[in-house]
Amino acid sequence: MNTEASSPSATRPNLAAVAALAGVSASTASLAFSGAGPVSETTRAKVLAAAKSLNYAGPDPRAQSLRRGRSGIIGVVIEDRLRDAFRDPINIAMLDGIADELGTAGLALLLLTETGEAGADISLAPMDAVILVGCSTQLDRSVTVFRQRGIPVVAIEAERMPDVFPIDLDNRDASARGARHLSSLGHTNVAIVSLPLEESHARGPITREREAASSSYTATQRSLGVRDVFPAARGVVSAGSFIEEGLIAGRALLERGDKPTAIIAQSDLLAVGVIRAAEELGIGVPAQLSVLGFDGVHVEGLAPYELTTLVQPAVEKGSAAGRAVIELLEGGHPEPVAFESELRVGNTTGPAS
Amino acid sequence: MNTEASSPSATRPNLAAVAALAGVSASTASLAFSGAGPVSETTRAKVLAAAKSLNYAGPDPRAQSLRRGRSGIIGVVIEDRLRDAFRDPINIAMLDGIADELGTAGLALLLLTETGEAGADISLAPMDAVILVGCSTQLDRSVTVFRQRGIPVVAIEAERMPDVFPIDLDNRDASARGARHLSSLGHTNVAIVSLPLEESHARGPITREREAASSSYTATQRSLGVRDVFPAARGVVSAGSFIEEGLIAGRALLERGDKPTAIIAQSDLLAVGVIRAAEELGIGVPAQLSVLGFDGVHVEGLAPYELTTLVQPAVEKGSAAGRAVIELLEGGHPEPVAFESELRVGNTTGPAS
DNA sequence: CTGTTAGCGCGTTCAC
DNA sequence: GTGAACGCGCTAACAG
Repeated sequence: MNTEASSPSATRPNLAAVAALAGVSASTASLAFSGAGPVSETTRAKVLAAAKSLNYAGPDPRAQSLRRGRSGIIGVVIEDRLRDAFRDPINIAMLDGIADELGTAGLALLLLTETGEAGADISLAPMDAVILVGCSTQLDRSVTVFRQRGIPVVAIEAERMPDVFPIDLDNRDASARGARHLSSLGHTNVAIVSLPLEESHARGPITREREAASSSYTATQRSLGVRDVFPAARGVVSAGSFIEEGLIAGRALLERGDKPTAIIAQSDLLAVGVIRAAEELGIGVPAQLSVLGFDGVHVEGLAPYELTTLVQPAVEKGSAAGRAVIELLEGGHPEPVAFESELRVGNTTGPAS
Repeated sequence: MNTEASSPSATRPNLAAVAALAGVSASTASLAFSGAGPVSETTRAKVLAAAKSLNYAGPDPRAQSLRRGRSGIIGVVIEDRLRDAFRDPINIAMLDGIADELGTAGLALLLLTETGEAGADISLAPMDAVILVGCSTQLDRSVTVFRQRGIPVVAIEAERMPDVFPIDLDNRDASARGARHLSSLGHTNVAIVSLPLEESHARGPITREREAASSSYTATQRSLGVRDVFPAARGVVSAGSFIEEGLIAGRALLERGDKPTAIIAQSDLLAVGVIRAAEELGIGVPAQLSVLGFDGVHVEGLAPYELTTLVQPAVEKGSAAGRAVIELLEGGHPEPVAFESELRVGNTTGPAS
């Protein structure tokens, strides 16, 4: 491997060098490249020729960033490890929405995770704005830094914070709607399978203490929505939005004596796991157990089931975040955005037995 | 939303301002922040106090980038749209390997796609190095730019290019090994389901012309490996590594008169689709049709099948790329890396009928 | 249309 | 330990 330049001169050419060779001033050369100002064709040609002969690849983005005060980079902060976050298609859909919008605007997407010492890095990168997705309140400190720097922050499904632009989802209302669907089918003994509540992703029963200390806004809101209808609903916390976790949680709820007649899972993947657990234990769905999901993603191999779930507009959530970032960068004051989920009734919920 | 500073002064504080308030020189203040040089505790405290009172959030990353000639940002170029690329778990695994290694080194990951005009952006971001993953030769132009800039380029599974550090996978050998497995089972009528060959992701039969013009190194190599064993193997090209595409391709191959007794899919997702197609058509797997995959990822809902496939070390591929980038940035000259896949025999391949 | 003049905000020599 | 000066590479103002 020869990464170094093969030319004898060790230093890379800069705009000044190109300008000198072309016999023009640096600012003229700059204009020739950016095309931002009036430059004669002949001058531009001279500059480009000089650039080619010096092997100059164009203005240095780092210097441009400093001078313009913009790097063209938008940070996207994901809570989990990548491999965890991307295992749930809902996150990919959202990210796709973001990427689409940013790409169109010529902005690049910096993928950041909220892991440990990365908290240091998080404020170290030259970003113009930040999108927090489903992030914990752990980020308070980082948000403070962004605010000080004057970097706009957009948060998807997060607690309201001052100077943080919100993209909301009706997690609570939608969950309540789903719960009412079950209620109308006659269910009263309902259990919840919750998304992780803490950064530790610990499993176990949902308790008041854990809920109070929860750092997951989405999980908490969805539980609250269920309790609006079933105040006494109990539940377990999963270690992540995976099918296997739903399986584990489902077993925990269905192997005991006081079996629920309906389980409300906080994601489709969890719901699928719950269905697997029921199959395993010989419990018929929906005859003996109704299962409700959340998200409305397509899960492979679920046939012949068609999951009853709350369909959320994931891609739109992402693109709304992207648009908000762009508008904020342009100095605009966009209106907060709130999305609604829709109950889609499949064949995994039925009358209470 | 109030993104602007609430303080009366419109300009953000800089290091000089902090230094002035603390009554020290700018260089001393710089050292106080970076901790790179000897500064007395009292001086540092003064500087930090001044910073706090001015609401100074620390050195500007953009200026640091320029001064140090490093931005701490590594570009990762993905061929497809995000939503396509991340639909295949193999890509997520690899990305996770990359992110892990970069994160540990304090580097951030800039996600770039190869779509249309993004080609312009691709060289515009302040990156220290680039990782190309499974990218087409379309990138030649960009690679040229990177080379001129002296930006190290690492390519995962790409054609060899000068000054591009390769991370290879034994696509051809592994495919040949898989083909021999089928050959040893007595198969002679074998068909291929290929990954997309062109950027257009067009479906259709594999032809000499298309293969010659192919921009997908991985697809081409895997086909070549099969032909090393079955020189006459025919096949179809899919529009992406998805289950539905495997289904479409499987139908195309199995609905005609001259049915193959074995199908070699170039990814596990495609293989699963092929199995679905067989089920649909009442063709027993592996009794009447053997199916071979590639990747070794876990696919939900495949039971009772256990796919015969070539298991590749995806995460390791990613982390190797990360490590290579880091070493190159440190001026090192790492050895090229090549990974091997392993044939894992499941129950989707059997004797030719 | 082009040149001149100033910085952007910081880190790094050197001296003291 | 600390300060003074310089320059990273570029671009936004103004002149002409």
